[in-house]
Parts: sequence; C-alpha cells; structure tokens
Amino acid sequence: MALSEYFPIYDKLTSQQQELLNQHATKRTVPPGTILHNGDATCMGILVVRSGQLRAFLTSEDGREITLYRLFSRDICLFSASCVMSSIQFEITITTEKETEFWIIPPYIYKNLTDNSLAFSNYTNELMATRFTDVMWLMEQIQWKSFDKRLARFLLEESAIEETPILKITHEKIAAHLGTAREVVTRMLKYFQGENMVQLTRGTIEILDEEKLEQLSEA
Amino acid sequence: MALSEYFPIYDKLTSQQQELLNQHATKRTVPPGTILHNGDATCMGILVVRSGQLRAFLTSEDGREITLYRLFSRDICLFSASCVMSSIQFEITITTEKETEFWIIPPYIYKNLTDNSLAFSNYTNELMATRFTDVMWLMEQIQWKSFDKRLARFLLEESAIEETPILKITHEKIAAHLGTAREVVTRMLKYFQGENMVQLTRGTIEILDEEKLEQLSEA
DNA sequence: CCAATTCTGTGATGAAATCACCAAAGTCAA
DNA sequence: TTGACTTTGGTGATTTCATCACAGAATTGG
Repeated sequence: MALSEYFPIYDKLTSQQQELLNQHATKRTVPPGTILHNGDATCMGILVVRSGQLRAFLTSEDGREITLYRLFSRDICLFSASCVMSSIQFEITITTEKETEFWIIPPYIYKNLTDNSLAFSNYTNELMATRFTDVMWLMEQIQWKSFDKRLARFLLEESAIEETPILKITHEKIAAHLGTAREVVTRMLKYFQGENMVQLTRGTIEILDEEKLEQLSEA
Repeated sequence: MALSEYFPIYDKLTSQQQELLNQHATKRTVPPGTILHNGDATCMGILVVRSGQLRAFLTSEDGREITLYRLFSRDICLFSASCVMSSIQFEITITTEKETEFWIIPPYIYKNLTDNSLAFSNYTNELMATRFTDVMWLMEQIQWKSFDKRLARFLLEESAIEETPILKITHEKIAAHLGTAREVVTRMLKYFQGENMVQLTRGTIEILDEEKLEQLSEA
C-alpha cells in the first residue's frame, strides 16, 4: 500500500505537495527494540506507521520509565519531529516494540507542509490533540487509580493487543510500562495468582479469569 | 489595550478576519472563583487573558483535584473551546483564581479561523504544544519527584506569583493544587517549620528561608 | 555441564495516602 | 457577647506503594 493510503489528508494536498511527500518520504523497516527518537538527540521527522508497534515513554534521571502511549498501524508520530516545533519542550523516547514498517517524512518537508497547507496544519493539530488526550488519560490513571486496577487493566490491554491470554512479558517490563518498581509488580501478580486471576511462570503470565480482572480494573 | 495587542498573529490575518475577531470577541471581567469551563458542560470558545489569573485542573470522581497549569496576562486558553475540537477527549476545569479580564472568541469564529487561516491554525498548534509541555512537566514531577520537593517548589512559585513571602493560602488549597490530601500537606509544612524554612499561622505561610526551600526543591 | 545472566521472591524499612477524629480559630446571628 | 456553626489545622493508626538488600530458581551460552 502506498503512503497516500495511510495519510488521511493526502487528498487535500496540492499535487505538488503530494509529489513532495512521495519523493521525500522514505520507507524503513526496523527490528523490535530500536530507538527511533530520544529527547532531541535525534530528529527523524514525522513517522507514518504502516505496520508494527511503537512505544512512547518518559525516562527519569535514574533510568525509570513510564509508557505514555503506543502507536500502531496508521498512527502517526509527531514528536519524532519535535525538533522543528519550538513550543514542545519535553523529552520523550520512542522505540519499536515489534518489527515496524514506517515512512519517514523529513523535518524540512514537515515544515514546508505546515507552512503551506491549511489541511496539513489542521491535521497536525488533531494528532497533537489525540496524543494530548492519551497523556491526560494516563494522568488520571496515575492520580486516581490504585495500582491493582492499573495492573489489571494493563494485563487486559496487553492480552487484547497480542490476541492471546498467555502474555510473554517480564515483571520488569510491566514495571517500566506502569512507572513503578519491579518488586511491586511481582507482589501484586502473586496476589492476582492467589485469587486465581492469573497463572505465573518465568517470563509468562497466563490470564485465567479475564472477567474478574475486568471487574477489578473498573471497581 | 485592544485585542490585537494580545493576539500575536493578529497581523497575519486578513482584514476581514481581523474585523470578524473584533466584532465577535466580547470582553468580560469575572470575579475570583468563577468556573469558566467544566468538561464539556460549557463551550465558551477561546479565552484571551488580558489580566488576572486562571487555573486549569483535573477533578476525580470523589472530588479531588490537581492543578495542570495556570494562565496569566497574554495567555490564551484553547480548551474552553474543546467542544469544537473532536480529538480532545478529556475533561478539565478552568476557574479564575483572581479577578480576570479576558476576551472570548466564540466557537464558530474559532472554527472559521482555523478553517481559513494558516497562520491561525499554526498558532493554535503552538498553543496546544505549550500546554502539552506544561502537562508533561507536571507528569515528570508527579512521577519522579518526592512530595517535599514538589511542595517546596509550589511555595516558591506561589511566592513569586504573589510577589510576597507571606502566602495567604490554606493547606486544603495546596493539597488541591498538588493532587494530594490535606493532612499530607499539613505534616510536611510542620516539618518545614521545624527546619525553620517557613512560619505557619492559620491561613498563612510565611517563607523564612527561600534559599533552603530552593535547595530542597532541586535536590 | 558449568558459569554467568536473567528473572522472580521476599523481608525490612520508609514515604505517602487514607481513615478517623478532635481542637483551635474565626464567623455569624440572636 | 455569647453560643452555635464553619473553617482550618493537628495527629494517631492503618494501608498502600516505593525502596533497599539480598537470595534462589530458571535459562543461556560457551
């Protein structure tokens, strides 16, 4: 499939602009675990995800992490172009969680388009608002939800993404997603196991009682 | 002073658009404690602050609050027009902390301008990015900073805004700013007092040792 | 097969949130 | 001006989560 199919406002660009996009957008496929963006150390430009999975997260000075949101097929990553957006003054990291195929629209093309296309500018705005919404959602979770609920929900989401009740993930990684310490995850998972909600083995978590987890996460 | 003075991209609008703004922007002055925006219950449109002080915050189901950011003279509030931004799917509340003078640009004018002015659309984008930055800053504070540091910094900021070391504020209000419980604030303030950083009396906090607070907040 | 690494488990301790209650200070009204 | 009510602040007990320290089990790679 062509870039145009993954770029909703493609039709609203002039033919010159469309050509600009097609000529300068490059396609890449990268393996899982690749850092695509790190604060302002890199400035790739906009990423248009064709397939795979990206993770955006915050990092503390002492190396702790918390996942802000994830991007999937058809999602567009703006912050990998934050170098050309002077009003964005925070640093996030973006990595691939799976092998990911995407187009890169380089910074100068991004700038050219925002400077010349109203449709593009408005679309950029929408994308920003969507990410903002994601982060506000997370904020509410952190502020008002207890850890057991957040963990339950995470397991369910992970299971939905992977389309299996048997999750291949370590406690360490979960801790990095939820912004807490590994021991905290271990202990809560043990408790979940005691309640027959999950079955734990090294490196995997099997969800036994989805409904009970659901209830817990919504309580 | 006229609206144009408070609207940085006024010059980049067409004369028709300028006229539209002038004719439809209305000026209001409201007393402290007025709710200007509450989730999607209200839809005033964009607020251009001429003087005073606004507070944007999140509210939990059981009434707890946390301040997201504040707006002062020359700041512009987009979220009071979130009703016309379909991608914004979170609810915040905005109130006046002091008597505030502002212009209101109604939703349909906002929409008209974003649909027709590239300069306006790009400016909207910048505003959104600025608020996003504020919220990301808060996120980092919540995640990685211990409460004593956050409280110390809050007192210093409050003192800077009010231009006095003698703060007229209750522990309850501070708790609502920082998203915690009143007792937690009380206890930490007591500790600060024990360390001779502040002097507490009913309804006021006097900062005795700004430098020590500064050091603590940066430690 | 053995050493190194990764992953998990757990006790002890500290920080912060929650619950429960009370006391002191200020306000208002008869 | 006194007595009731409201607002504000104080404090112990308990729970939740984070931090520290360490150890044992599972897995991997030479």
